[in-house]
Amino acid sequence: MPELAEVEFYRRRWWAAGARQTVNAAEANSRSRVYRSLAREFPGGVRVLAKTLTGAKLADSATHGKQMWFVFKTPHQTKQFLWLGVHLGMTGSMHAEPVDYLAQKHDALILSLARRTLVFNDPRQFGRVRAWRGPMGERPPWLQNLPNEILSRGFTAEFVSKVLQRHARAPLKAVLLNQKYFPGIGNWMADEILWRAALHPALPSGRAADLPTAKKLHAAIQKVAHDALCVIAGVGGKLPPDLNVHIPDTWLFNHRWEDGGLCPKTKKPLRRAEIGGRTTCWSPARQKLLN
DNA sequence: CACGATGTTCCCTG
DNA sequence: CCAGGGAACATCGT
Repeated sequence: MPELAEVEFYRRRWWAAGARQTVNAAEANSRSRVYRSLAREFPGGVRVLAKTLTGAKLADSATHGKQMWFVFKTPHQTKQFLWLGVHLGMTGSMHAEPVDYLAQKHDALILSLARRTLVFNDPRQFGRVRAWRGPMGERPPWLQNLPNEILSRGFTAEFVSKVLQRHARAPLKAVLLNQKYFPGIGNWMADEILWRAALHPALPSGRAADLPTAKKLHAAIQKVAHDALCVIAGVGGKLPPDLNVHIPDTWLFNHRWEDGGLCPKTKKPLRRAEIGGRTTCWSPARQKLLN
């Protein structure tokens, strides 16, 4: 499920339940593929991770695009902190459960706190857990040299134009999904953005690289990201109880999932096809390939 | 039974 | 080396 806003939702859910709390017990299912790269990056692998988390106190957390991380203060080593990175892949989810929670089938990580149990579950195991230990002020290698977040000042229409030029022959849809440039944008957000900007998902990016068009795309990217964070993650307000939040019918979102949908703006039929390797939905009446 | 799924990475080709 | 396309990864639900 997870794109920008869903990732932030899950981070807030763990943070709301676990901020400044101590981990009494940590259970990591080492058979889960989400730990496939852990041993390479964190000496001792899953075993040492669980041991290090035990007794640690959750001190900080953040997201960047589809990545999120939690920083723990470890006891007895005042200057040492543990970074726990979580990527949710395609089916990852995070929960705050009662203390008597019983482990479920695809639980990869379970942290027992005094009043709640934090759970990371991922059936398809395309997600990933990473870890790193070091002093506060330093950062794990996998959090260095990150691209500008799409809602940051550094993310400009000029940058969008450059990216579209560089990948001139790739369809817009494929370029928007590239996390190197647009961290956090996933399949439904890309469709929502292109629909808002009235750009055809199969349009070769080079033909949208002129500054006026790049500006239009840039504005749609920021608008969709901002609105999604408010509605789905409750940013600026209360954390929603789950992801079953009401999405306005004025978005493409509610109409894109199956054949037969109607464009909320034109009321004409939507189309669905594979573009850029992913199922894509667009409004032919609004998003023209030739102009 | 077959198909597809809100993601990333690796491999191949041009 | 670069850009782009396709398969692979693993499981569940329609």
